[in-house]
Amino acid sequence: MTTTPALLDPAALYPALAQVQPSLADLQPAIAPVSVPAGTVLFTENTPCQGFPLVLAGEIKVSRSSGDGRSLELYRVVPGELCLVSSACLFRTQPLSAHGVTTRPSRLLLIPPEVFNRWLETPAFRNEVLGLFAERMADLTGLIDAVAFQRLDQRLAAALLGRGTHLALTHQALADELGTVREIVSRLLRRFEREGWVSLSRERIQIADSAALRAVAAGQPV
Amino acid sequence: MTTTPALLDPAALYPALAQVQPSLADLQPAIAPVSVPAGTVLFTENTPCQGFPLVLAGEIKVSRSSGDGRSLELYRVVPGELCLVSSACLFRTQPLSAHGVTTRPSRLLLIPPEVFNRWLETPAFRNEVLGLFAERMADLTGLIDAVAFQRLDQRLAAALLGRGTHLALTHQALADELGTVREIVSRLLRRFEREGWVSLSRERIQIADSAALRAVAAGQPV
DNA sequence: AGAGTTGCGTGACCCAAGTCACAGACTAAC
DNA sequence: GTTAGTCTGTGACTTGGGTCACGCAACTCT
Repeated sequence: MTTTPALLDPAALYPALAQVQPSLADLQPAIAPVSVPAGTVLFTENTPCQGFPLVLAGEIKVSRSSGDGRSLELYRVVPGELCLVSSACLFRTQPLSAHGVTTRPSRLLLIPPEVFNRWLETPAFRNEVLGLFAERMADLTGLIDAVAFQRLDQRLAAALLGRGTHLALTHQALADELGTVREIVSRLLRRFEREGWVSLSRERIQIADSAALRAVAAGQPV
Repeated sequence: MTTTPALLDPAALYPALAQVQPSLADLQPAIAPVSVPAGTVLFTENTPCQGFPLVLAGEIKVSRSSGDGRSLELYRVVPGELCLVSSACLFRTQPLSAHGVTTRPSRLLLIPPEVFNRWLETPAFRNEVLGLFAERMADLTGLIDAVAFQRLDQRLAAALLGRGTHLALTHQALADELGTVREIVSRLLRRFEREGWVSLSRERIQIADSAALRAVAAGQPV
């Protein structure tokens, strides 16, 4: 997949950026987009972040780990968004306890706090940021709900949907996304396969009956 | 408990409010604090909220319910804070899916969106709001962690701490806070009692050994 | 004092999920 | 090819937590 020029023009992704002062162009040499490969660790539990990362292309996966081997994905930051967990530690000095990793080659713009604060003077930008915060909060409360009240088969079914019919990922990756362990994911997927909803092979999951999966995700007995 | 005058002066609680334009005094008759009794439902999954509620006195409990009887507390809003879940639906038009109830007689200031947006022009106020968002996000990720990775006895022990030594609440209330059911809370409390960490009577829990509880909460084998 | 209501304790039982331990299957590296 | 590493399937077992069904104690309301 090639990134179109539009996707790399910050203003196209963040309309609010067109209005901010000082403008992106003014700051240009100082604040240039950086490209990083997939799997780059952008921040962790220990290393605080330097600035507000705007995602121009690619994707950041933000997750949290338990003491032992498990981890749970909190959300993903896609182009047009900015990573708020890391931002959070800039508003309040808190040890943010999550880590962020790019899931694919990505292009980011790192905004230093002073600039970010200036930009917040612009109502459009401000609204954008507050809107993102609101959206994230909704995401997180949704996740809390899922973890607290839903069974794993429901959550797994939900996790499989909306990514096309042909997913290329390992069971371990799914386990890390859901906050469980590999065996459970394997077992459930196997069950899904026996029901005829998916078909499995190494690092490959094909969705065969997305309607059924949606039903399971919704908690309806199939 | 009587509320001191200081607690009822908005500017004392929200230093940033002293600087906003139009000032609180200017808006006075229109935006007056309202007093509500304990147990008032401020917003629910269905009824969107009218404005940004600043808490002057009292406490709002924000929680989320599962389809069946269970519910789980997301966080509490205390004086000096403003309720962000409800705010969230004003930034993005989302059906916020949580409900807020006062846990005691409270005094609130309901800020209409237009006024709130004007106030955001003030850097101090803006920082305050963003800081609160950041703090909430941290709270929520902490809760996710707890629900996903901690056992109930740990969470219960944690829930008992930091409220004095003499709590007056029902097991059901604790269950709703933790997202579980009454029987489980009863069982665990009984165990805590047998260990000599608490003593129980009707609607009454006395902390006897907070150190032990802290250890349990931290997940250390006692 | 009797009757209804609310809160608590408890045992039997069930089930989703996690743990452990392996074995095979596929892939990449040499 | 052989070998080593990764990914997957699975069975046996444990366990935390939820469900059901009670009975009883403690308040409260007339």
